[in-house]
Amino acid sequence: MVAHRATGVVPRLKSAARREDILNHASRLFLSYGIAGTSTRMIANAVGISQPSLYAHFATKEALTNALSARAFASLEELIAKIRSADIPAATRLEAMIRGYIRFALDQGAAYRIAFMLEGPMHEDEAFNPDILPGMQAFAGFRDGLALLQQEGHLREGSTDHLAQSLWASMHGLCALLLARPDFPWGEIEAMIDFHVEIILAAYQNKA
Amino acid sequence: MVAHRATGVVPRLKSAARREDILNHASRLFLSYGIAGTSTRMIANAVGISQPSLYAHFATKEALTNALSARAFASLEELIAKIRSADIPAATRLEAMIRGYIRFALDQGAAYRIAFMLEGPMHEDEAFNPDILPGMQAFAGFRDGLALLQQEGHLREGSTDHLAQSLWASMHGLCALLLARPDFPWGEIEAMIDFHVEIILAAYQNKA
DNA sequence: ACTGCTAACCTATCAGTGATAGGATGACGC
DNA sequence: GCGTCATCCTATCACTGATAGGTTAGCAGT
Repeated sequence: MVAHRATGVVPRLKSAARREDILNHASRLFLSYGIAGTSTRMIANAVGISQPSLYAHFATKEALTNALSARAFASLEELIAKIRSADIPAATRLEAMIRGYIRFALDQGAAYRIAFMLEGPMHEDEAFNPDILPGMQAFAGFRDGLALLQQEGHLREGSTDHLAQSLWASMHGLCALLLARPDFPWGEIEAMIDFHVEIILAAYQNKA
Repeated sequence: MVAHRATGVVPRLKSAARREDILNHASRLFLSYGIAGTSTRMIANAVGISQPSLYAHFATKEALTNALSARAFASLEELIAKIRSADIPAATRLEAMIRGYIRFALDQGAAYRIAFMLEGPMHEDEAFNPDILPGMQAFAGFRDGLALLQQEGHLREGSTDHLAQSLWASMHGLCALLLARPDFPWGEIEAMIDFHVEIILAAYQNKA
């Protein structure tokens, strides 16, 4: 992790490019040291700029993490939208969405944590934080996909909102536990995921 | 929240009593300001002692939070053990355990976060942290309860470990999301919980 | 009642954190 | 060539968790 700064050859970059640069380095550091364990100085040093220079691109460290999360969730939203309108049997679309969600969460652990696992607001009456909208948008796309499946008769009946939230919780639980407690004796993780997905499918899919 | 210190009348306490005192105040502060948002100075000030005095009772802030979590989880373990051997129809024991778990998580939000939602170890090969053993013990009790139910034919067949972990994930998902994102438009939360519990029951309970 | 001794507690201070203020510099348009 | 402005810097802030080392209250033994 030798910083460019040591060599003094860090080129000046256009703002947008530097911003991406920062997000890339931050993402990598978060995976190794965690979000709280990665200081703004570590990020700046990895990029090869001074620590205050970060604040030309992000108002706060939280804004930086949120931007990182937003970038990642855009790809999840895309994935879900693609599955929703994919040319695959409707019956297997639910499984594709569920597996896509879980895969995304585990692959993009840092981004996923930022959106859904960090200590957020303490009280429900608190203002909804628009910075984590990306995660919410991805969820909305997921909900819409479920509504479609339900119309086609491939999802069990009931309030679509309740179903979406409940299914979300079931998926999130596995992702969150795997991310938060990798030291737990999970056994074979892939087998565990398969097992859970099967149970979820049986629980929410219409048996018809 | 006037500190005793201002009045200068804080009595010296036996170590064990002071320790409980600290945990009580910390627990309350965590609920209002979050764990990261509560500084050791805030805790000390609420108790009425100096900030370094905390370190006579807890080696680090993390040790303090872990102790708090341990104290809370002991009560969950007790609850689950009670349900496991309770004089209620075996068929309703599963629901009682699930609802007990969810209620505990939401009531003891701070303790629950500490055990299962904080940024933990980053890699699965990391040493298992014995400080969060309490949460793990509660889970073990939960698993044993499931094994019993399975023997009696009230839980679907399959690997008990897989079933326990999957069911745990399903419960945890709802608790974790409700705790992490209270600002999400959940609608009527109690109805949401009932809905999720019913789906879980149908998914894991033996229909026989 | 005096005296030690020890646990409880303090002040002062450390390095590291996120964030801000204000100055230096280098590339690009005219 | 020269301004101009985005880019980037050093210096510093208040605050954090944690440590070092001295002070004091209260109890045991005489």
